[in-house]
Amino acid sequence: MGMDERKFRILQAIIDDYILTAVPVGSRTISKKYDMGLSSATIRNEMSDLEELGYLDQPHVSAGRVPSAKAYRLYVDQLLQAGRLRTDSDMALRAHFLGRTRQMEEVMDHAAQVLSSLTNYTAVVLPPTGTQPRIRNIQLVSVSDNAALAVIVTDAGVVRDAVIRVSEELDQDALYSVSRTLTGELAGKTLSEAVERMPEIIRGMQSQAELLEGFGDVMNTQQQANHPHVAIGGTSNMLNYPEYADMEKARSFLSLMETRDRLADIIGQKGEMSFTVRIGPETGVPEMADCSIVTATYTTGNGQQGTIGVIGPTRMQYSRVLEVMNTMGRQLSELFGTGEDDVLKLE
Amino acid sequence: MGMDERKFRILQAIIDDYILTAVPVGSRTISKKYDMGLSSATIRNEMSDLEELGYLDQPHVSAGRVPSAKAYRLYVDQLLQAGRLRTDSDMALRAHFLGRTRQMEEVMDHAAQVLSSLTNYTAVVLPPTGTQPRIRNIQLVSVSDNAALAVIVTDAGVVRDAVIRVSEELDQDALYSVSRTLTGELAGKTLSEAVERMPEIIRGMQSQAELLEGFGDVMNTQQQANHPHVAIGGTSNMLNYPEYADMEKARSFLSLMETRDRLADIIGQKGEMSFTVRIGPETGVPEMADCSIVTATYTTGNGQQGTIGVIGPTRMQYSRVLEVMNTMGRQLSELFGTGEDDVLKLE
DNA sequence: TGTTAGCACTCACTCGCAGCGAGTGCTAAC
DNA sequence: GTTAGCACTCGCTGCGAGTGAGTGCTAACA
Repeated sequence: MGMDERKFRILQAIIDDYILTAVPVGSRTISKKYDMGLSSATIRNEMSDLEELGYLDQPHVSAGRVPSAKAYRLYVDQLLQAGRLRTDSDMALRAHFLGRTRQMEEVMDHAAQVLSSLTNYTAVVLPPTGTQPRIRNIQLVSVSDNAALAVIVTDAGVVRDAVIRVSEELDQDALYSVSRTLTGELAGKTLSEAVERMPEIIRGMQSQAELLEGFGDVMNTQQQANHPHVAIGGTSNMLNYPEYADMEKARSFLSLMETRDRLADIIGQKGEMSFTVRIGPETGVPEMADCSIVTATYTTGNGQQGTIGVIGPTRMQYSRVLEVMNTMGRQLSELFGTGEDDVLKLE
Repeated sequence: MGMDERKFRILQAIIDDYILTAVPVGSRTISKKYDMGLSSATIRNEMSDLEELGYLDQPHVSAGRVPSAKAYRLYVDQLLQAGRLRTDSDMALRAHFLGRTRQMEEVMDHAAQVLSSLTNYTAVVLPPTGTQPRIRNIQLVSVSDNAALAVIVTDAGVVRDAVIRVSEELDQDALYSVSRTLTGELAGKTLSEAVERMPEIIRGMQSQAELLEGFGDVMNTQQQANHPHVAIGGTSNMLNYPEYADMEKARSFLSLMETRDRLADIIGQKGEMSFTVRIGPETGVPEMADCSIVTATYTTGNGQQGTIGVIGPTRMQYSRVLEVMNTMGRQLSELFGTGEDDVLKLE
């Protein structure tokens, strides 16, 4: 007994119906709603086969069938290779982006919101990472008599800032020249390389030892801490779905959404594909046993890769989600892109 | 019939019990658990009076009594003036903060988390605002051949950054000198003042008109957008409380938490007091009809005020919350404080 | 006059049970 | 190979009795 064309069509119908209704679907429903030209009895036989093949589960004897993770897998794989992902919601997305400021984190936040409102699931956007960001410019600015703000600009366009406190009073000109020296010495280096280089620089500028040491500390914590911004949208969407009618489930899901670090790990796992779909157990996250995660990557001008993800129930509208994500991925790639001033210039 | 000492003690007992159990409390419970030396019958009479006075509600005839918003109000007012707010959880809070990086937003996020985990409610932290932040330093850094990153440092220690795109190729030295000029011209000004000043500056530096105009745009959007970071912690805590067993309520609460702008408005309303407690209807937010909001302010070195808030069910543990917030407020004031290097130096 | 014991009454909540109906698997006929 | 028919399963709904916490009232007591 194998998987023939007809079985596949029936399976597809079951998945479609289940995605829509979240109710176990019976043989009669299929034979009536999706005119297959087959009676319910025949469908029943096929369904029985499909269950044996592992594509369907039966919550209990007298209920309909529910697609298994394996079924979704098949469905999605087929979708990914065949569909070639349309991008018709392009306009909506684009419109959403017009007239917006371009601050990195705001764009990410906004993207997460758009993504979640367009899909009605939960969306996550991670900033570009990958190759270690390289320092472009360092600037020390006094904020009070004995405190300076260190601003580090990296090629990812990300700005990191931290306060340095010193005992003696700060001299504006000195800060300027130190900034200049630091930029000169460290530009092009990664944060960790810069940290290694610091002792030497301090040796060469004993007069500013305290300030420089403070700066070294800052770099060190920056490098270690490395908490990238995690943008999330539509966490409350999840509560719309009967899958999360159970409070306990909802709670554990939400609290997972709150631990950004872990979330970033989960979403950030990159495959070699531009799209990844992890279904149910494939997520490897107990709290997400009946969730699916769809991720896609976007690419910035300097080749760094960011990730966008949508989290929904396993019976999510994969085709819709993939479509929207495809579009969003492109948008972000353009926005952070190679310097073609297409999208931005529209503003 | 007035509010005498005994009535007050009984009311207090009812509130305490209800805060603990979230179950309507009956006369017997009070007479047994809190030894008042009174029989349940007497308590019943008093409770009947208290209900008439508006301090108690009765969900239905054969249930116990539940404190009304008016009762909490009384309770809290008494707490605020009498208690003088202890700060014994000081140590725990302090320990939490040690060894952390000092990036503004991270501190806020962290504060929100600590606040929520210490109270088991939802916590919100808003950055300092009030007096318009003033520009301290402006730096343009090239990020690609025809894009520059504008970094604006304000006296609030906040850094704002945005990308400027230009058509011609950027010259590093030119950027440097433009940065210098801009800093010279605009330092000490507020964003809006700076925006007004821009046309004049552009006239004086025709050679860099495009760049400067781009910068002007950035300032403009920055000034308008003005989306301060809103740190939230423990949203999922809310689901622990039977008040939110109803999915629909939970959903609307969570989705309110997601609309940061609105949330910031709600939390950010400043009274003249350092502590504000809004109970139930007093919040003015329909979604929070049975929530209370406690806010406190912290103050930065330059006199700007930030806000921290805790949101919980009306029957929240006010004394605990006020205590924790008192401590947290001080911590933050110190941290962003007048330059005394107490807390930070510990690191 | 304030306090208390006693009692009737209310009413949400739980539990068990019958009935319903969607859905299945099997069998026999087409 | 397909389909009609039928017996069977079993979760879900609704209903009615029983339970118990809690009240208000009255009458007795200090």
